[in-house]
Amino acid sequence: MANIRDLARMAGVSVSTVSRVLNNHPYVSEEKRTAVLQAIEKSSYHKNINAVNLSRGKTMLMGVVVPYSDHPYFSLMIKGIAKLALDHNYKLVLIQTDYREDRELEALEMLREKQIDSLIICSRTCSMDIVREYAGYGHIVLCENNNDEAVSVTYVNHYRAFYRALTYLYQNGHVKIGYCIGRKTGVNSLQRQAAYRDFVSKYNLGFNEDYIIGDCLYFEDGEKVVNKLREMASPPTALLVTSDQVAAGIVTCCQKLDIAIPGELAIIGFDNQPIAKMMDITTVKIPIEEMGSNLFLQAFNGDKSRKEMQVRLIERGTV
Amino acid sequence: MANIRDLARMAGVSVSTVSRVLNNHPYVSEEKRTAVLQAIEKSSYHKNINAVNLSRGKTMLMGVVVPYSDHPYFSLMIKGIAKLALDHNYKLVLIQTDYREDRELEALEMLREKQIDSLIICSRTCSMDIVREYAGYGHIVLCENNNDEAVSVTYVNHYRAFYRALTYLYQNGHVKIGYCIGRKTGVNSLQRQAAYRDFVSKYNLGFNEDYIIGDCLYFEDGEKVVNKLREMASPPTALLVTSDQVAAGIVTCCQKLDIAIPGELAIIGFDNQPIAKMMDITTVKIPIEEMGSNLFLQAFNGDKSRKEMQVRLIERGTV
DNA sequence: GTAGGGTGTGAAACGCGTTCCAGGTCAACT
DNA sequence: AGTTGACCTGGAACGCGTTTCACACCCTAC
Repeated sequence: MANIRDLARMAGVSVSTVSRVLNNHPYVSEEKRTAVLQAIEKSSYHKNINAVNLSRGKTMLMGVVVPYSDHPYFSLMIKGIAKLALDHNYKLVLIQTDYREDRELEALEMLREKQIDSLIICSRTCSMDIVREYAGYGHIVLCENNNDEAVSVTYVNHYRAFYRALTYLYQNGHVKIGYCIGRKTGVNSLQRQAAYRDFVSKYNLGFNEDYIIGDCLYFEDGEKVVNKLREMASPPTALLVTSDQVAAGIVTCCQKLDIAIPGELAIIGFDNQPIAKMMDITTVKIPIEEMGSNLFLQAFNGDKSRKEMQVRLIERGTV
Repeated sequence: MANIRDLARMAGVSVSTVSRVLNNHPYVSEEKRTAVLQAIEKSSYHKNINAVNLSRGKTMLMGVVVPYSDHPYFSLMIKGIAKLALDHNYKLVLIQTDYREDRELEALEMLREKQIDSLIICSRTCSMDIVREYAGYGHIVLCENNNDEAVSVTYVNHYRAFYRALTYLYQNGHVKIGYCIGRKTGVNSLQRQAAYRDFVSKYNLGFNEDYIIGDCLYFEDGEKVVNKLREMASPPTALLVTSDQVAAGIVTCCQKLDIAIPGELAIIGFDNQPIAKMMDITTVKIPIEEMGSNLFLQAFNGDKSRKEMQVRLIERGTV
């Protein structure tokens, strides 16, 4: 494989000149440019990007940390990131963590070792202390409401969104309200929990641990949720479901079991994925793809910033 | 930032010795090893992976080309790839093409420029002539039934699978059978079309272009399909749907419209995703995740191989 | 006429870890 | 005593593109 020095020799010019031609720098005579281009042609030369990376100190790769890449929420976010990445000539390195801290650390290590220029953590597991340690090695951006100065963030106010949805259910006559969530820990989940606690306490509804159902990620988890409800002596009459997929699964399962929606069980989904529209599910719209794009821009630009995305309750037929 | 030469100086040893320590090579005295480790500690040294990549000529990155990363079929495949990648210390670079040839070419360029060691193309758009050109730069593996010697492949026999499913519908009394598919071109789609043509011709069922419905990828596309059927003077009584998501969407939509399944419309999905199980949809099981894992291994090992994955019809309630 | 600016070019340093090769030491074996 | 081999170490080349600096030429401007 020819390298840039071979080209220089072939074209009878210096390495610098070849580099200039390769990178379209000005100040190369037409004559030499042609000679270099011919040499490139003849030797079927191609840059070794690793040498470029080493030399330039950047790789045009951005890391993206997600717990599950096959979850619609995250794949939509990735889509938003990918769209902008393409425009800015960046490639994405996908790091799927399954919420394991060691995987997240690996991603941070990649940042430190300069394999990626910056890192987007769509859902964080490891502590902010650790994240902060790595912030000096490249831009880190998070998808959570976080005031840490070392990172940029794009987030939605999950507390407010949750509280709003709960209030809506209350206004519709529900007093036994539960919710389904992916994992129970994590900044976003804790904010939702706080909203829930504040809400039940404000309206004196009584906090019931059983009404919080975890591990709800996919459509098929809806079945599990319905089964849990059926086992309860006093099941909730309404559910906030933090993913439209799961909401759709619940609705589907209820139809099968002749549980009337919203009569016997009201549902509010989250995200406003197409499935919610199709199944006429009331939902809290989260601009996931747009968030992804914003995450990219923050990682790309590098100046520390905070961006709150607006959510909206979309009233449909499940409440 | 300290580099390996700084370390050598600090520890009073040669660069080679430092390298040996860094890479856990044998034949380093305990004394020097300690000195080096101390130097590493003191300088908070970290490898520049780009130098390693340049030197070693590989990056431990594998490219993964998919048309849509948010489609359940591909995200599951990615999951399968990612699982093995993790075991083998590889990271994945995701290239989402939207079936645009230029994006696929970019991925191939990355291979040529040594940014990735090998490339998995989950769904190909560009010609095999082009792919072949790049095969010399690293292992390329495809997810299609392809005899090209330059690449490895993992595939399912879509012709046989489709034919089998069609026959099953025929045996169940259907003579007006249509199918839904993502894109109409592509090796896999053409194989399915061939099966369809052969099937209708064998049983003299008449080939009806309208019975082939394209652009069916997501749950919500089910609605579009049902609408199309309702516009037909003589709609099919059975549909092969090349994605369980879409099949689920169709079933859901039919329930809404009181179209009896399988009475008025029989459905066979593909993939056997959890949603199919939950909604009791008859489907052709494709071991997608396993395929992903196999794709990884082929890319990793590099010896040209061909692996056919077995599919199985799972009889449920929609036929 | 000379100073200054634009244009064009090459040498050399820089980014940095890996690995081959030569050479040295010391104990074990013939 | 001499050879063999395991163990240990360092020098230097290698992978390769980028970029800075110095320099040279030519033309315009004062």
